[in-house]
Amino acid sequence: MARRTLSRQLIVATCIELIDREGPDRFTLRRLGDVLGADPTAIYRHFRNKDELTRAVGDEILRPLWDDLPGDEAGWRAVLRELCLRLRAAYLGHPGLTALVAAGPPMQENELRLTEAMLRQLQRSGLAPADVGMAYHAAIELTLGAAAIDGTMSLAPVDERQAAYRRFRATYAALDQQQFPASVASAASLWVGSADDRFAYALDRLLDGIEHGATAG
Amino acid sequence: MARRTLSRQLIVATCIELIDREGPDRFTLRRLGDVLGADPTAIYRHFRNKDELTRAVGDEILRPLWDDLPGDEAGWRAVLRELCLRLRAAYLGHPGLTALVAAGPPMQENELRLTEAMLRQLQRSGLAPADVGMAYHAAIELTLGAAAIDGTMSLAPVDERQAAYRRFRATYAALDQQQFPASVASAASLWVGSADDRFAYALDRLLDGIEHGATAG
DNA sequence: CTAGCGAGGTCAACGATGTTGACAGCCATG
DNA sequence: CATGGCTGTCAACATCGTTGACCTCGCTAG
Repeated sequence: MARRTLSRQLIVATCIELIDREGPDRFTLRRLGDVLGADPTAIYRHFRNKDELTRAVGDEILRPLWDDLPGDEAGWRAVLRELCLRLRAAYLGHPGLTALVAAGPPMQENELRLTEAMLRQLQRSGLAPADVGMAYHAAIELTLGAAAIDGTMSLAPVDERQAAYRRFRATYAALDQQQFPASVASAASLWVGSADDRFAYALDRLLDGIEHGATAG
Repeated sequence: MARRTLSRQLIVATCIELIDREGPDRFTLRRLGDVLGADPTAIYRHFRNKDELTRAVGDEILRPLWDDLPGDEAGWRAVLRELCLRLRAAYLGHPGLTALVAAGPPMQENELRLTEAMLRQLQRSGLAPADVGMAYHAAIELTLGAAAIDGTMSLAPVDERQAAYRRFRATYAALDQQQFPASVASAASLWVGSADDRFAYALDRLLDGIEHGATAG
């Protein structure tokens, strides 16, 4: 029974479904073969190796990034902010995918579209051309970095995560007052709110700095 | 010939040496056993599993962070900046270690010291207590995120890396003008300079935003 | 002094993973 | 109808982290 139905599209879609359902640890070629109803090695007819497959999955996840994106009339900063929020959310919506974030410069379809969209907004900001590039890198590093860091935690269910945060705060509050005075003092304001809130704060401060540099520099 | 000389310290030091010399891919328990001149499974007498060992290595790398650190008289922003630069450099100095960055809140010796030092400076900044926590998370996310992203690239030797950057710029400059006008326009200012420069720019903009929020909010 | 106990090293083995090479069937093209 | 490339299948390999059984040394209790 030869299932001729395999294709890059189908494989990638199945990957996402599999990772969402069973977690990134089960993202294995053999398990993927099971779900596809095909021999695991058939995948090698469509992707050079697992790394190429993983990158294709990483790009596919960016597809919904463009739905109902605010137009330029919203202002460059608002659109750029929205793009960054969505980029991080796209990865965090499929936890475990974040591990593949670091794979070098964007070269795939949606990656290129995203780069284009971000650069477009930054060029409208009035920044010097050289600063446009730097600001792009800054926004990308913060966003992808935050996604990578938050990604591991976001594998746990919400209540468990909040319990973990509570535990961290308690641990910090209980540190030796002599040795870690600042940590004890700030314990109550560490890991508060959601990771989304914390990222939004960081992104807003970065955009503050970029915008300020644009008007004052 | 029983080599009774194994210890946590020795194992961790050997890990770092091994990773520096042969790259993160060879960071394997069997290879580590070879270098140690002991059976690989002997490591399990000192660490529960590879994950615990890896985290110990990640903490050990932070040890030189405190050498000749500028004092408080340099100003909170300068010290905080230096800490972030050093934190990223510590990981990038041992490429491949960056993969283990995301392992949740700091709980080990040097991690705790770093958190204390950063919070201490932020408390001196005049930020509201709640903002101290948020600013700490923002700085950490940017710094570790940048380390994770730059880490994969920094495995390649310098000249090869620069050649890769040149290739990226050329690729972007050669994109379809109709579809990617902003990318073509900014191609010359993407991936310019060193990753260190780009990170310093991002960090300075973030600190701009944090400081501005402190004085204006 | 010695019996024994436990920490720490060794050995063989297990299950899982990514990947490869040889083979087999389907389809389109001559 | 023949043939040659896609594509799926199968068996196998090298590695990896990890475990359980064994052994051996050095220290301490009696």
